[in-house]
Amino acid sequence: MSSDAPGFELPLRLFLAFRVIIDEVHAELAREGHTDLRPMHGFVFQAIGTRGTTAVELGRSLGVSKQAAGKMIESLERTGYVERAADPSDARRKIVRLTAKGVDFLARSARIFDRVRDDWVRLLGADRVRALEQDLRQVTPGDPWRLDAPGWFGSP
Amino acid sequence: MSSDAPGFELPLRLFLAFRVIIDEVHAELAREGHTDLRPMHGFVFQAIGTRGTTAVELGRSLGVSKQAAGKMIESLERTGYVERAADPSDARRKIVRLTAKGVDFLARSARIFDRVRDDWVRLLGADRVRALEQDLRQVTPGDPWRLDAPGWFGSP
DNA sequence: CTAAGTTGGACAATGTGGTTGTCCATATAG
DNA sequence: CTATATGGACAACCACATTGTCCAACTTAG
Repeated sequence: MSSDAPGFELPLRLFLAFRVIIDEVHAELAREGHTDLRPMHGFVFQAIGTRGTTAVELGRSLGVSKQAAGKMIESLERTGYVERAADPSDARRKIVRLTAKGVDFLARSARIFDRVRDDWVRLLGADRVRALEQDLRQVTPGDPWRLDAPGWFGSP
Repeated sequence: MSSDAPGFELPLRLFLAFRVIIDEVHAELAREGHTDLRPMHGFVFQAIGTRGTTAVELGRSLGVSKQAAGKMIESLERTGYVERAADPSDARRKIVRLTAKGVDFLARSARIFDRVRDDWVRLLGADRVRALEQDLRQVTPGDPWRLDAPGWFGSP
């Protein structure tokens, strides 16, 4: 009843495949001029989206504390990818919005993600990639966000 | 020429699927008594293996600095999962070997990994899982090790 | 055999990114 | 109006990785 492949190969390959994509996107983004961001930022930007967000909200959708989200926003503000503005309808909230530079990054990364997927289609065939996505959707939670990636490695 | 699914969904799902497996294994391991280890340790133990290793070697295979590997070993030693012994043939080297507790952990985690894979087989079908593995093998580097997982998130 | 270079390991300093806790101002419910 | 909840900032702290340095022990050249 056991498996042909050892069970630990699957998660390993999943992670490696993830890395391959992210590294590729990250490298290409660097080539296109966005050198001051780290691999994960592509997702952070996707999470911020073009409509803007707040620190608390971003923290929630990323699965980290609002403080951590705040720090990330601060750093992105320093590098000019986002800007904060007061919310006219709620004096407590500060809306975080992508700058032109941020939008450019988001657009480029989206395009590169698509391009990498096309590479996979060329390599594996469109049906296999579609099947892959479908299978993965079945075993992962519906809500694609919430990477919950924070302190994920390390000892007690 | 573009895709049905947005390109960023694929890496997202890959990562989520990875997390689902790791979280499941981690939770089950905790249920079985190994509460003092973190999610990634399953892989670390696989990398140490039953034959033992050294700090430098472990660092290499995990893709982190030897110091980082050393610290991890130190912490695993403190929690009783590994032990260090002098290498009789080279007085510089200290061989890191799993203790009985470490071997137990490794065996259990291997078993649970298999069990989770079986769950997937039940859910998706054996052929799909095999296809999944095969496809992933094709897009990932041959050497399964080298997670290179260290400081992977964060800002400049 | 010795001198030069390489390798394994330890120690220290540092940086980043996350956490919790606290506090304040503003909104919202009763 | 008062009580509670929420968004955000600030501070202290912690875990984990990094680089740099140093030393002891092995290896190779001469």
